[in-house]
Amino acid sequence: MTVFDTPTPESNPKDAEYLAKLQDYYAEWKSIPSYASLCEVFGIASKSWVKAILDRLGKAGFIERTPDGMWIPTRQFFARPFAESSVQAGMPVSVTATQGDYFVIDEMLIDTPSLTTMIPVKGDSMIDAGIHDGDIAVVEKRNLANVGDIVVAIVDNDFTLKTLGKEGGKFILRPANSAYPVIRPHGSLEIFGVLVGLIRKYRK
Amino acid sequence: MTVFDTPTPESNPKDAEYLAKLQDYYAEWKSIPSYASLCEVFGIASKSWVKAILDRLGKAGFIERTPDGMWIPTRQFFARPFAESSVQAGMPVSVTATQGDYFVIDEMLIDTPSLTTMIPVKGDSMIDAGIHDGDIAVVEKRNLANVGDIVVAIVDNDFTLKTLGKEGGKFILRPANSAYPVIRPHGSLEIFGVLVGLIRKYRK
DNA sequence: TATGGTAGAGAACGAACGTTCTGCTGTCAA
DNA sequence: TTGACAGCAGAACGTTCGTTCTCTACCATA
Repeated sequence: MTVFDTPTPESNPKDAEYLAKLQDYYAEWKSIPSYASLCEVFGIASKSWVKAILDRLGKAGFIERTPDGMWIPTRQFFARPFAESSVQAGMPVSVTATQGDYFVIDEMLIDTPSLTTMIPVKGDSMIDAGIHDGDIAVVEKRNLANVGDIVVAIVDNDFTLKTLGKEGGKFILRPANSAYPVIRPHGSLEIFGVLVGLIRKYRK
Repeated sequence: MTVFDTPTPESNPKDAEYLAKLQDYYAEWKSIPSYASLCEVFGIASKSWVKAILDRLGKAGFIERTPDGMWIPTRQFFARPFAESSVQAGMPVSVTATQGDYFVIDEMLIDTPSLTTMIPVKGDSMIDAGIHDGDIAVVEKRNLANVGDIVVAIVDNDFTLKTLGKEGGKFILRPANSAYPVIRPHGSLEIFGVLVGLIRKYRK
């Protein structure tokens, strides 16, 4: 069953091993070191062979070079594979074995680092929207939002996470939990940002 | 209101500017280049001054050096700030203005890249656990799990996401939706991995 | 007017780096 | 049994890198 295999350079099992070592190194150090250091990482003694390996990994699309010759990782380098028809959170169904798209972790967050902030959620007023206490809300800072968006609004100088709604020409903030009341701001409504993502960590 | 400001080297506004440039560069190239290249990035002409800047950023904890002298980013380099008492997904409460912990995006995923995979969730059998159709399950591949863990199990050669339970000495798979039946595997239960994280993207 | 700190410029130098080239194994098919 | 190729080792070399050191321009303060 190879559905979940990490993408590898085709037709070269050794290179896949070197790629894994490079990925693990990068995960720890967040950079690609010199050929001399890579000799240790790969467990070989020859700088020229390191270069040959990196050239092949480059050709396979896992790394590339900056204009001044430095090796840097590509999106494919960070990819984690998808099973196309995925986990069925219902009754089990067949999983097709073709690899689909890749999901790149930094896609969501690193794109606009200066506009993105992360905020831990407290309370359960949005629980019916699948947003739990302790979840991390990924928020893009901007003051425009559409009705139906989940927004971080500033109400009475405090932050709150709610769905933006409209009622009789006025904006309102709707919780996703019937135990909580709808917020009807007196005066104008200040939007801090819009929810663009959600992250949850389960204790290991 | 400065609750959400990006962390900066204290007492040096210029360094904060250089840090931002370095962060933007890193976001694009995923590496820290040579001093000569950093001259262009920073817009200055002197390598020695670049070194002085990096030394200060290093002292401030945003970058550090590998054993062989290479500059690499630290956790703080990637940090997005937190408001300490966070978004209240209930009634708004006061947000204290002190900066708390930082959340680093790749913390959850890049740690053990060779063991981690991401799987899109289909269906709503785990909806009471806040896991929706279309969410991305972050799964650590291993075949040991504890009762109570949410696991990706292989049942009849198919993958399914359920809570691991025990009933009369036998392992069972419990959905988080009363409309779905408990799965009682005949024979042994094969665990593919354990859910360690969840990612949801909202359409922009 | 003198002083001291900040923000850089620029040269010099040895060490490290990437590149290229040649050579050496083991393996496997012809 | 030969030869071809994959998988390295190791030396040589010119370039680039990081480091250190000296010097300068520009404030602000005393």
